[in-house]
Amino acid sequence: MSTPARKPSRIQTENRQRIRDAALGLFATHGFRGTTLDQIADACGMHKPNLIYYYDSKEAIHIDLLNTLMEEWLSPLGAMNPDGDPLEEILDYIRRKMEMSRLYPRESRLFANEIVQGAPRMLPHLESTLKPLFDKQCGIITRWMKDGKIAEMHPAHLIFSIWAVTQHYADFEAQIAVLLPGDDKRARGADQFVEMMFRKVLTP
Amino acid sequence: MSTPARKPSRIQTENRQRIRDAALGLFATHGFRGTTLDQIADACGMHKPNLIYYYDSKEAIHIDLLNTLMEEWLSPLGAMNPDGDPLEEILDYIRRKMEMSRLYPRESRLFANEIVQGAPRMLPHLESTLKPLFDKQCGIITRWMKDGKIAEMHPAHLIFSIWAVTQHYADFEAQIAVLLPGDDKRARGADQFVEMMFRKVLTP
DNA sequence: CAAGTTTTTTACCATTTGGTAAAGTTACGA
DNA sequence: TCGTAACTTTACCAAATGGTAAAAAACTTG
Repeated sequence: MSTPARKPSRIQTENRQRIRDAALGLFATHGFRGTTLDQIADACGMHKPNLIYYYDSKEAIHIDLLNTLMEEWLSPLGAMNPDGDPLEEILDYIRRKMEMSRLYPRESRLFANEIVQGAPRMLPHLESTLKPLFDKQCGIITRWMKDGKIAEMHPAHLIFSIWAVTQHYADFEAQIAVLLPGDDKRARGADQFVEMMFRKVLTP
Repeated sequence: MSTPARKPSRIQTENRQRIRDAALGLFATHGFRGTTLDQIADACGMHKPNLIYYYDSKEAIHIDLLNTLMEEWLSPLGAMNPDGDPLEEILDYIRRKMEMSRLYPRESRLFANEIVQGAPRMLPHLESTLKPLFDKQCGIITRWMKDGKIAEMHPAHLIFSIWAVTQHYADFEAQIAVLLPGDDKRARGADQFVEMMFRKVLTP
């Protein structure tokens, strides 16, 4: 708001991206308070004051990451098609969430950190952006159930359980790696299990 | 190891407990690095150097909490009786986990924080204590499946999904509170949903 | 290529933080 | 009740940390 919002230069775009990329990994594993500006600077090969040149503060980096994340994170939920085949729509959503857990574990953990800590910077965003979408998709699922296409159950808890199971593979990877060691087919096994599980749950 | 391990006095027992109780809540929501000794001292009405009198360092408090937690956290898993009714044994375990999520959310979040951050202080403990128990219980579950008492599936992923769903209600409470606001029967709804879900999954 | 603008670097600062030293106070057994 | 050990408080410190000032370097554009 303070700057007259000139179009960012190529260098600005690039360096902001470098900063975000470095900060994402660090915030995801050490949390906001557990990450220092020096660590971020190190991780992206820049000097600390240079970070502040691109972002007003450490918090500004964190907020930018959360905002960017929110959109990408929600898009699969919104992609459920009310006119598609109910079971396949939900299973597709689950498959996409499993894929995201595998491809973007840092994003999943950043989000987990934020929520576990009471969502200090994201609560308004959850209210204004997630809540309406969530309610809408709950409505769609309820319709599918009323029509007898899938088994009847509380749609909100269904979604919670999908989030819980899919994100667990990213967020608790350290534990899973200990308990299923050296399993190079872990991802396939997880995919198959989760699909089987929700197919059973949803089949009327 | 440094102290000759005399039996702790009443005051010692009490004050260590006070410290642990205050630190648990803070570590659970702000993480290890996000919590300061001053905050802990404040929360339990003591002075900072007094904490160090009872614990060698901030890390010592954290480690003590994790060690205490580990035992309580695992006991329900070990309580599954190989000679009981398989479906009811697993459902009982799930009910106990849901109860713990409700009664001890701080413990759940402390654990979540530690694992999300790669379990820096708990990995050895996971290897030495959790892994053997986990493998044993996977064996019991496999036997039940072979005997046709419950549906066949990968036992490890079954346990993961139980952990994921039950702990989600504690760890992501901030999000759930936004999405299911003012629902004073949320706990009952969650219990019913989870029981229904795993009953379907496990029924052959 | 010169002038101005953007970007990077060096040196620095105030505050916070984990932890210590040591004096003061309280509890407790002989 | 007296002496000692256990406990608490005050005053402090060195390192780490978020951030600033300003000069130096690099880039852009007329």
